[in-house]
Amino acid sequence: MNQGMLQKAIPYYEQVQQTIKERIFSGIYEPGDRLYEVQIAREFAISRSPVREAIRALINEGLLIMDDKSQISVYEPSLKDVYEIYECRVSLESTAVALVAQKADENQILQLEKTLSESATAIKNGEKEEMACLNAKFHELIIDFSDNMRLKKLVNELKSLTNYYRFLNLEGEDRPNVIYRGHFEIYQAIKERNPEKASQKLKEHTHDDLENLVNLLNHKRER
Amino acid sequence: MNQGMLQKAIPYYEQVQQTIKERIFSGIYEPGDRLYEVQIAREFAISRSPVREAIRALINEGLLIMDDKSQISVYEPSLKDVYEIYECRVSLESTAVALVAQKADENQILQLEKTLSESATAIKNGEKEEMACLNAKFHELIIDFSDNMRLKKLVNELKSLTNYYRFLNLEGEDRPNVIYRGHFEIYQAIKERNPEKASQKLKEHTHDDLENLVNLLNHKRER
DNA sequence: TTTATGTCGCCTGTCGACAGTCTACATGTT
DNA sequence: AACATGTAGACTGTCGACAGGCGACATAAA
Repeated sequence: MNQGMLQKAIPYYEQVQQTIKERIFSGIYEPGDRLYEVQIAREFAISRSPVREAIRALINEGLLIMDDKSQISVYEPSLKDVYEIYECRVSLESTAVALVAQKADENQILQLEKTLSESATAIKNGEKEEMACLNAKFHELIIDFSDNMRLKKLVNELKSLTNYYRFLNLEGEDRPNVIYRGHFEIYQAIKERNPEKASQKLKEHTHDDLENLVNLLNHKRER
Repeated sequence: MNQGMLQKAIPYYEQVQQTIKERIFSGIYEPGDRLYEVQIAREFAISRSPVREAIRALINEGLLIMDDKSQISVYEPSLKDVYEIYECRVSLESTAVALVAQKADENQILQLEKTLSESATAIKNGEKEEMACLNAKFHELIIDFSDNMRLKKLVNELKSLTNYYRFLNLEGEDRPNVIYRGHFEIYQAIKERNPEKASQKLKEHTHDDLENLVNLLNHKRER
């Protein structure tokens, strides 16, 4: 590997950014937790500059927020935020799927099919981890095939903001099958080269997800 | 004003970020121009830290880009980029206008109407500056009325990326009237409370804009 | 003239330091 | 006890300094 080329050293600020992001996703840092430049700098035994830079980048991504007193904490989406984020995601993803229905090649459609059938297997075997992974892959493939880098970046950023709730997606009434059917309908519409239908099905499917999530959140709050 | 409250001093990094952004929009910095931390720091007689922070923020917004050698330059969208950006914008704005058609109140619809009629006057009087301003306001009102902060932020960022070409929007065959008609149709659909139609009309309208822009860019390139 | 090597200056990544602000706690006052 | 004042510590915003990488130019070698 590397073809004789040397890699540029990964600067601290990038490594720190990545690490903090992983900690947020993995739950080491939870929504609302405060973060301190000095503390993180001490932990990694580096100066504040690269840490500060990493934090600023994550603020711009929306994963961290800064209040009016410059205090940094992990983003905790309000219910309104969740709705807003989903609205944006549905908008962009439905556009993506319409594009895919127009211009996907046979190979790409096969990849979608393969992911779907693997999903079916995972459901049969009750493999939760695998199911979540394959569902995510289905969405990712669609975004990839839309061949719009900017759209991909936007969707990924939006997704990362509700990442904290991703476990909940498979919780709820018969979710695995509901999700599978949703994806299958989308796949069919793509195969039929019907952009409007694909778009519509994706909207319905994502709307299911949102409704399920909000239900679970309300339940949680009541308890 | 200020209700006896003091404003927090605006930190350098924010002022610099704003200033650089304005310089990009106003053409003082042109696409492709290289920027240097030290040079800007010297100019404002401050240290590199806040300048660096401002630059990083603008990189995250997409207005500046950093190559593999950490060289900073003003973003210069390729044709492919322009298409990608427009696809994202159409997606989000059409979602916004659908939302507006559903939930705008009478007052908001009146504001749209007022902007439109002012547009008509500006066209009659041939006031180019005013026309551009009112057209922008029409779009902005729609985004505002959609009541989705995140969507608003995303659209604004996308717009800023093609800001360099904004002058061109009024150039071309009978553009002022074409634009006005497009906006009017969108307004009608909103007033009819017809989200699908509003969404569709906005897509057509923005597609006109894109086509016009691409035509002009190709013309320019040929010359 | 062309190619290789050395040197210089510019620019970014990182560091440690200082100043100003805010919080929390402590001390003093009524 | 309630309130005002003082003080210490913790953080952020900013600064100036250094080192390492890269390109440009110059000089030496072929």
